[in-house]
Amino acid sequence: MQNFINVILPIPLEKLFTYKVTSEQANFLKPGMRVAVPFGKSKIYTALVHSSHTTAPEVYEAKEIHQILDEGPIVNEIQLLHWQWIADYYMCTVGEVFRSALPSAFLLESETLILKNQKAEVDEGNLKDDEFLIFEALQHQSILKVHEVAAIVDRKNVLPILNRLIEKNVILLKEEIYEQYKPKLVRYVKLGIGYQSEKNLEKLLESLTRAPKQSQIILSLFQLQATSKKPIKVSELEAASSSSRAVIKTLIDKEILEEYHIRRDRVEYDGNVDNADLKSLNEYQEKALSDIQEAFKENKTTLLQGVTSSGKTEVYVKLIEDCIQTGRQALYLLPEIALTTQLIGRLQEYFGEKVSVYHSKYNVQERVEVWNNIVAQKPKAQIVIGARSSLFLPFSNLGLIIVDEEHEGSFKQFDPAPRYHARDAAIVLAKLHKSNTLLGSATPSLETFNNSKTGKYGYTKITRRYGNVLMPEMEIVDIKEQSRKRRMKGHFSERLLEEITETLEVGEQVIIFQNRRGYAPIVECKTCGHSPQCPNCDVSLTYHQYKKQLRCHYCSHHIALQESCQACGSSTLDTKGFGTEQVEQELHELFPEAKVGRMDLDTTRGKHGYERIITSFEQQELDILVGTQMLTKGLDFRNVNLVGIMNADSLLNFPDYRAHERSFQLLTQVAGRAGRTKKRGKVIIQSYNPYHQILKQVSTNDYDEMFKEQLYEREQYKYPPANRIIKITFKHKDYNKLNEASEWFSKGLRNAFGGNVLGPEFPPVARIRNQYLKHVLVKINSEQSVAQVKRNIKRIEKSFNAIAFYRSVRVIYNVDHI
DNA sequence: AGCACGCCGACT
DNA sequence: GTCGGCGTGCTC
Repeated sequence: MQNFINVILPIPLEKLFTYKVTSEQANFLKPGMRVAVPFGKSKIYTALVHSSHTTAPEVYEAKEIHQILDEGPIVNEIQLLHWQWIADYYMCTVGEVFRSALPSAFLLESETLILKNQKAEVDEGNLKDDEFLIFEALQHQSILKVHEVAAIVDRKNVLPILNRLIEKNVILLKEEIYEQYKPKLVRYVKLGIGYQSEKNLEKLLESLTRAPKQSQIILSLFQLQATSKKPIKVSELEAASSSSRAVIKTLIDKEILEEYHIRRDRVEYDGNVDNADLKSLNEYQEKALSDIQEAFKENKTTLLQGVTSSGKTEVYVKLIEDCIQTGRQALYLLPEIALTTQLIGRLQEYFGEKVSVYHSKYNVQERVEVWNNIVAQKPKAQIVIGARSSLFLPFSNLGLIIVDEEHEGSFKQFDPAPRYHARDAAIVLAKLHKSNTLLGSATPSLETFNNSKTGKYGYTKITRRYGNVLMPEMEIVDIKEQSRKRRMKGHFSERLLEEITETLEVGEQVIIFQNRRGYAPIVECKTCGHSPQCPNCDVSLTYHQYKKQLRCHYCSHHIALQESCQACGSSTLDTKGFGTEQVEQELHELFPEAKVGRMDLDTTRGKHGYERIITSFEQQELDILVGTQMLTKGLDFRNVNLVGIMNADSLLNFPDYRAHERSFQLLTQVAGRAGRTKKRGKVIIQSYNPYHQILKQVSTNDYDEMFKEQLYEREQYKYPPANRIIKITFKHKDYNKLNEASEWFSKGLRNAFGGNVLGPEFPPVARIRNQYLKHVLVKINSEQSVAQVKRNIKRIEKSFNAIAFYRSVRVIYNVDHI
């Protein structure tokens, strides 16, 4: 009897693959363990065991696995079910889900190594230039990687050259896989075995009289040992003895000291372990809490709608506490940009080391550790706070999932597949765990609010801000009128300037919101109208002043700023539109005394990117903070009393059915940054269109009205929540081929679904990285079976791919696109 | 998705 | 004539 396993491979192929294993391996392997398997001619992939069986495949010979990578499963059965749901619902393969679910350090791939053939006699004259370069490189460096070879000979495809070298017996190839994850080791020292007794030690110190630094180290080591029983780190000793590593090294070499390593977690909470007491809930929070608990009894997903700074977090904390009391795990999901040190710190105050954090600014090693802690069900992995990908962690008994800022579009993964919505996938995951889900937001998405209206979800709300602080006062300024009367200073209206001046005078802080980074989105020649475009994408280049560059925000192509027009040579260059950089500059000129900071993608790169800016604003080293939507999320600044919105129209006029909903959410959220403590805050919204419905609804904080109006429009035009949508993107570098192929595909769709197919249409940016794009939208009404529609689309794709000419056109599905 | 195989243009 | 481009098909 032969044993086989079916495995999931991290590639976009529908099927599972079968490999042969020995009976010992079969006994050892369980679903959810990783194995390294050969795939194709030379590749080795990390695969995940799905199931094992004894039926030999009929039409091919199964290969043997390369090796087993785990001691036990690192993925559990609930996860496998969840992956399958995601793959089905979001129209991708389980392999793709697998690929994005695991921290990349778990997914090792093989790398081809190039070694020199020691035995062979090489006739150098027999080698071509390229070949000789590689041969020479191997004399200095015994092992080369493929990409290094590519760098040496400066070309992409090096395999033909390597093959020739193999033929000439110059080199050998070796496939090697390696584990990327390395436990973090900390170096410790202790006295060498020979010196542990006091007598020997005295001798030692005597012998070191002529080496003062060395004896100093020995003495420091003693002091450290006396004060604490803990092992002594090399770094500690170095600091305590104020000497250098080199001296310690000498002592180690002399075997007077002995070094050893201890494996240590990178992700450790080194703060105050005493749990802070939970602030007691006010009556509104209490009411919300009991409503939620009531709905949870019926296992209903529940929406908590709480105005900005109403103290939703305290309610979450209470629920999390209840959950972990019962011994189950809790997951707290937040949009990436809301995962600030501020919030994490607050949770750690309550829960101490029971909290693990998981998001994209963590490096691969740290992520593996969080993963392993959860597999091992360590106490410190009881509560996980993280961004959307933390949904994929190996929870085995989740009791609660909180999705905070539920309305945030960034919960939907855009690229690559799986294009899942973390909120919806979380609800499914909760069902699989028979656990509860709480959605929280001040401005719920229409979908969620609708679900709570229809009774599908439970619902509760908090309408008061914590401490009874009033909602900020809103004022809409008509800048069309103002600029007609020439009363604008730069992009600022008189009203906004007045308010800024006043706020600064009383020593309070100001936030200015402009949802566009850079200096200006377009540079234009006044003489000929030419504006520099990106060579790879169909967009104008954005002017970034701080680097004197023109940059493309789609492909990051950049060139230095030109002094004169490239088309006509005149130096009448002008900018159109404005971004955060320009706002910052104008503020510097208008308020030379004030310290102005800027927070956008360009100033927050790196692991501690935003932390720096947030801290300096918090500590009032800055008076004014200019930023993009980054500053709308989860930030709690005590001393901010004025929020200015430079231009609400750019949001409102966004060409997208969600523009109005999103504007309402964004504006309400930014406004919520004002006056979070005692005093009532003030918000100034500048707009060319001051009578816009949405602005009115924002200023009166009338979510219900916005909902009613938007829902009506969505129903009229067959958009969610009444209908579902699937966006299909076609992508190819050949414009004509793309047109023809997308037409063919949509004709097929129209045959199947009639009028509910929109497009194909070019998006506003029709070419990105030299690839043309075209979109088709399929709308699914409530009478249709979603699953059936997806099957039909897949069927059409199959016939599409049967046409050779079309096959190279990429087809990308985006289910529930936002 | 990779990657090999196989067929056509631009250089020595 | 070769080298290297890209279209096509397969991967247990």
